[in-house]
Amino acid sequence: MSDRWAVAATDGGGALLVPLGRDGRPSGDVRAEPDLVAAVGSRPEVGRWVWRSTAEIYPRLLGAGVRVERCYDIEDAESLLLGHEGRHGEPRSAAAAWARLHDRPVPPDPPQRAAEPGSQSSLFEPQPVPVPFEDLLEVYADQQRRHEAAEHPDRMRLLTAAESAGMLVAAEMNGTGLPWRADVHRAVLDELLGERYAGGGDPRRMAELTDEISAAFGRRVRPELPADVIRAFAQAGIKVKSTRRWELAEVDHPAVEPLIAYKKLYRIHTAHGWGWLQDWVRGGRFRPQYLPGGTITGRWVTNGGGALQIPKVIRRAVIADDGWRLVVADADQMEPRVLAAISRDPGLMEVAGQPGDLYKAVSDRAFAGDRDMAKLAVLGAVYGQTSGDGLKNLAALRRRFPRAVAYVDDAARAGEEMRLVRTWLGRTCPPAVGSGDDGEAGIPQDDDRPSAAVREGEFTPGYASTNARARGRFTRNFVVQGSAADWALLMMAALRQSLKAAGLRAELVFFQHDEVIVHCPAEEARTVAEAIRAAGDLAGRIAFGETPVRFPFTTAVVECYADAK
DNA sequence: AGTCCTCACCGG
DNA sequence: AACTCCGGTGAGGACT
Repeated sequence: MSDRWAVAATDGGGALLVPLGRDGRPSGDVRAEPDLVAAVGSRPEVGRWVWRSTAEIYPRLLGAGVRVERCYDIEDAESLLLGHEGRHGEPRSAAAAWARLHDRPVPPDPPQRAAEPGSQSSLFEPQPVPVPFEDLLEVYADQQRRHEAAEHPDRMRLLTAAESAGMLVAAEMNGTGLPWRADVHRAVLDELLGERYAGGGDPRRMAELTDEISAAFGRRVRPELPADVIRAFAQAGIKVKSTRRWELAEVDHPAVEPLIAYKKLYRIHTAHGWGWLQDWVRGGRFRPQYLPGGTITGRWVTNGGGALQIPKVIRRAVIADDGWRLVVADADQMEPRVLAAISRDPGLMEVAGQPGDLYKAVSDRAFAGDRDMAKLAVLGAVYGQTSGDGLKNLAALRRRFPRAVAYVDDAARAGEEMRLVRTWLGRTCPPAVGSGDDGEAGIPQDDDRPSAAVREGEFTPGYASTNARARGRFTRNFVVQGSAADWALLMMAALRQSLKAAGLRAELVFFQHDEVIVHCPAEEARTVAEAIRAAGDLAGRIAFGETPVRFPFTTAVVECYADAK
């Protein structure tokens, strides 16, 4: 009996299946069965299902009430392995992987489809490039070999397994949905924005603010158009470079206050207003389409719905069902803790192994008890702050925590020199490639055009180019944020397993970088909170091995999300 | 009509 | 005091 099976869907709802041996190759005959759901559902003893794409197959199983224990997503693994091998741009489909194995022409990946609001299908799935089952099995076996060639094979196996688990979590959360009270949301909108007029246009409160702004300028101004606002200020004799809130706040003019108020409402109106509610909330649930590993650092994104940017005021609409609760858990200072674990800086590990406020402990050691300064210094080190007080604080940080600062400095230098940079588990940041517009989004490129800073005369001769330094900031942050995403992925996988093993009715309903929400009957809340704490600990041990660093959570048991903080 | 870009905000 | 790192979102406007 094998505990690992490969499966592929066939036309008409059927399936091809085969047990796999330890070497990743089939250990029995391929069998064809007429019903995919029955084929998987009748084999609960299978420990891990190997398939081309979770997005393709798992929503169908979930729809029929079949959950699986673990899986291995071949195309997701292909993407991670290609990255690790420094081949980020190559097509990641299983068909492409097979073609590369056989020196055949490699088919390009299809473009991704746009999100369909409220869709029950979990992950947005590009049109698959068809691949025969035998070819798929060959690709899988070869991927096992490629794991062995990784810089740290054990970590690389952990990474692909964890992200596959993330795919399961994402699909299941999409099926479950985040409890969302449309009536409460509408009440919030009415209260903040005012009623809508039958004829369309801005709601009442926004229209009133537009009138106030126009009165202050003495002419009609459209506050949602930055160019119009800048013009209006210029006519009033005030030069502003932009209409960003922090810049306007410095200006002494009667239009400033209503302008800032308008911006806040405009944002809610356009991004989380009545239209959003109409599009994204069905049957009391909000179903964002999560995509694990959707960013270069491994953080998740959602495709539509803006689930990772829900404004605080709108969180009032997230309310548990009757008799149920939301367990909202936030990892405490995840980034400096992760930096301690990956750099093995003795001082920072000691600080991150103590209970209590990490920034306070850092400030006691290096900043004479000034917590704000300590926090700024730590974040500056992680974000690559290059000016102001940050530099002075960074020097103090370097004296007390030399290995931690050296770790991010090394990552920055590697980025500037176009070398590959990896997270702890082996997710790899691409070096900037090419010179046109075909590079990875977010990676500063070297190109022939001078950057804005260069044109403005800020270029520093004798030092790395502006773009190289931008890459350095990127990779400096990448090793910390990405390793934090590694940890979070393992934490979610562990939590999913333990909730299931405990036989609870609790369900994971939300995940946002360092925060998780579980929806559960009130009487399960204490057990769930403990499960979250244990999952964080376990993830720390699995990811980083023996380390004194702890990963505690701040946990709240609430009926309404807005009450969690 | 569709695509791409900028702006400014939201969240971590 | 300044707006550093990672993203998504819509509106408006310039362009093809």
